[in-house]
Amino acid sequence: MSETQVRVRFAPSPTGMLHIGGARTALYNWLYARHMGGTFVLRVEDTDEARNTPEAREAIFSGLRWLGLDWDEGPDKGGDFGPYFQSERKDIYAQYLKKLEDAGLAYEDEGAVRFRVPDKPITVDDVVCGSQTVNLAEQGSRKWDPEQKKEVEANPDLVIRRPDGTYIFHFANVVDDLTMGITHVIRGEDHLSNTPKHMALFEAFGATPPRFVHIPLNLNADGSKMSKRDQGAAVAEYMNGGFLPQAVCNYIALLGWSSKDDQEIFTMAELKERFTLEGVNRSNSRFDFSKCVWMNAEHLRRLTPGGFAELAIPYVEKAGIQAESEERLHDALALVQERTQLLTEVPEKIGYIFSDDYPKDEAALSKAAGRDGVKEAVTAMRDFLAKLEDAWTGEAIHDAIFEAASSLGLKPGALMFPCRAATTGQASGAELMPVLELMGQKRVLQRLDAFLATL
RNA sequence: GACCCGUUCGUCUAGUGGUUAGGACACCGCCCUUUCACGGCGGUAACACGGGUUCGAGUCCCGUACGGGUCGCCA
Repeated sequence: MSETQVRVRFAPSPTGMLHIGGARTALYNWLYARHMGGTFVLRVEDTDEARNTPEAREAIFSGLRWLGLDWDEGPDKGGDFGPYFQSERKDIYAQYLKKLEDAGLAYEDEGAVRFRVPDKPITVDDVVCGSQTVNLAEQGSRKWDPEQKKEVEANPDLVIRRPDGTYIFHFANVVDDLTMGITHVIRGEDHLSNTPKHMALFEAFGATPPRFVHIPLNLNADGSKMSKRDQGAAVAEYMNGGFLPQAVCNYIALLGWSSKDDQEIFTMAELKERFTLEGVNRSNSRFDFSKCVWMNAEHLRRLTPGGFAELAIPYVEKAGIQAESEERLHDALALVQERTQLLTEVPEKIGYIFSDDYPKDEAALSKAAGRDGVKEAVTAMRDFLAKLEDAWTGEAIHDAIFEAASSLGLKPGALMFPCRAATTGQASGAELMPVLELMGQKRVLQRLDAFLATL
């Protein structure tokens, strides 16, 4: 097996936060590399010095790390094909520019340098989109002027270096892919129409181009182009919004790729194992935030209780919730794990157990207060619970409530809603008996009394 | 405007000439349950349109419409 090793890359430009679309492109590259036992390269395309910021660079790195997309070569990691910042590769670009000049394929134009585009059909055979043929010289001889709303004469030859000596994306990109030995260029479909230019450049260097794999774009729920301000656009939103990275990867993997069977929940390991280029779609998809949230809940449920607690505790601490003991906190978290969609919901779901400062749903309280015989029912419940003294266990609480109900000739169910509303301030929540047990007798009686006082 | 890509339930998708067009999210109903959730069962809901080819078309071809992309000394 001397198949050429797969080498793919993610090449972000550090001009803003990591976008979910960029994250998906990175994910597909990473998955393909891992699936094929290849190499995933991270290259930072920072040729536009005016727009680059260190914050943006860090945001991209941290976003990728959070998602679990580790790179084999790249900035801060090194590798045999560095440097991995385009800003540090100027000598290489100069060298490749010279090759073009020596071959008579580059010329100066008002201080810039242009690449002489070939006047012949170029065929791109895209792995996803199929093949298409264009003639760059012909097509580029006219361009659309959005102001005049008409086509005007144009120089089809590509500018590859600006008068200030910096290089244009198309050129740097191709030289890097060539010198870094990239075998598959997996990128957004917005680059499909640029690909013939890139092919022409590869050819000018006498090189075999990599395989091109253009993946469909992700749009907003309404079909518009996703931009920075849209819900779900920034990876940071997920990092801070109670999402699990594996859930986000799972969701975005499915936006444009399918395993071809009915499985929807995948671990990262399964994704690596199952991901193939053949499974990539041709059509754009819309981002469905609610399905993403659902998927997060699915991954949350699959966590061990300990794993869930570990991830939830930072949110609990941040909300200032103090549990009497770690054990009790773990017990409380175990109660809410299966009903949590986002980790950010955890504090509000357990807050009333440990603190008297918790939100109250007035509608639920007045609904409970308005029930027939509620006063007698809650009073009876209160008295039976008060008798428990030291025997404050789930079982004893259960028995006390059932006894209270039968003493009034009621079904236990009739007591549950008023009890929940009175003690938690909510209409719904985790299983009530264990909640009462964790809350402690004192707190439960206090709240029942406070509720009775309002009747 | 030119060129390129695309179009199956509201959304994500399966489907590669013969299917009651399948699954998932969302939504609705029922069941389970002390409530909610989970789970289970069921329901509403799709082949953009028009022509071909074919015994037969969601699947192949052409056109139209719609959506997206490219046409930068941005990436």
